[in-house]
Amino acid sequence: MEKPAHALEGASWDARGFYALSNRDTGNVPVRLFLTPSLLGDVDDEVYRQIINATRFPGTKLVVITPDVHAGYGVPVGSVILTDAATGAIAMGPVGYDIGCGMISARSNVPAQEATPEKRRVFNQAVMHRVEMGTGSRSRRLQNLTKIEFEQLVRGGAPAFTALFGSVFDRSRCERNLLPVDSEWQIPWGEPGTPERGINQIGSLGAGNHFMELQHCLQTGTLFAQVHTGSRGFGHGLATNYLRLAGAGDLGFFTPDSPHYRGYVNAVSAGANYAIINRLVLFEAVSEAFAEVFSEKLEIVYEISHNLVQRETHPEFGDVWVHRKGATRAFPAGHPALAATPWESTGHPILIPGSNFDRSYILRALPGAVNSAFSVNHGSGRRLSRTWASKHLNVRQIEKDYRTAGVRVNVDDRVPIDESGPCYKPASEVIDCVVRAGLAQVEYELKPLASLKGKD
DNA sequence: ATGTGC
Repeated sequence: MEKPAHALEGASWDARGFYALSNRDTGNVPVRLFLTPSLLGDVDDEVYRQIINATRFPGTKLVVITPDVHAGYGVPVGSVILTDAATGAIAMGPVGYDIGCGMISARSNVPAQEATPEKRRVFNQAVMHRVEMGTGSRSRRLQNLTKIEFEQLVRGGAPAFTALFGSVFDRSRCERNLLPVDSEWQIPWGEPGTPERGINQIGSLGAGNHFMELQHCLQTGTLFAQVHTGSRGFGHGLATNYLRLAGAGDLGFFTPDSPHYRGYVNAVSAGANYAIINRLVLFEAVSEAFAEVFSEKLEIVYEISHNLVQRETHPEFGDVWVHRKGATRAFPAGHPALAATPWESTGHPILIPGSNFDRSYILRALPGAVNSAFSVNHGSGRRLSRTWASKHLNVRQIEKDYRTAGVRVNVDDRVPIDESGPCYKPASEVIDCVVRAGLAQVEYELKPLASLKGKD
């Protein structure tokens, strides 16, 4: 029997640097796929179905697919969906359950050679002393918050955190440090999603692909550190609640005439504020641990979310909601939204983690990013399913590989197998793809030295 | 991602 035609054979190469798809399946909505021929061939039926799902929200103007694309809930992880802000939908699946999930990256002047294998372990120990990791992990630094204090934080973002706890950090080095929440909006306490879980979790890592990492920057020869985490049980509870209110499974959405439209906009802001504060609390803990071991402070490079919907003006598509699900904003120099920020003439840093056995990257957007709705990938992209990896990968061999490479994991060097290097595509492949498409250029390459991961 | 599943 003949092999059925690949669903994306109808995609045509566009000289601007992407595969273009627009047909009956997409309802003539343009889809731009930033993939190499090999990555295009890897798109399976499930991801194709989810790409089609992504075109079906009311008022969708464009769908962008990033090279780390893989199946998500309803729509792919690694997708960007632009909907008309005046009349179109705002959708939950295209943000995901981990509202505001993202990265913070920091640098130092400490020569990487100072991080001996023993010091890497001591650093991990110092971080683990300060931060709880894994499913259900709770805060060690913000204990016994009252509901009033918690509400002040998620309504007031990073400035409220500073006001309440006197933390000092350079908030100009954040994508957003406060997303506005309407005072009339009420947090859906007690609803089935139980967002109250989040109260005791603000300042904890979580599980899955979340991590903290000590890195060697190849360009500066110095130590860097990174944190990847999100909105924990709080964002999950909000997403669950609004998906339930929409009553359409993973593909639920609200249009401006819905009574829940503003509610979900507010929920995204509150979830994002939580995630930003969570990253800053963890960064402070990592920074303290770093100072203890390396006698120097870390300096924030940037903080950015890759699961968010934000209102943006696009030169071609106008006033739109930009849903980025596992996709990173990429504003180049001169983008109007960067006016009067430190990034006005350079573009903002783009933080792209690799696996804990592979490189992470910091990029800068180029003018060509207009073609991808100012977005790039958010990671390497999963290659092996968690269940397949847990069943088939050789744990002993992988732990030996980590020891040989000098990557220390937690304090016991036990590698979470469904998060190990082989589970992810090579980072260089997805980075080459966005570089060749003219979306961004590489600023820093970061090699993992010490990795902190929670357990499911 | 998630007090992860009938």
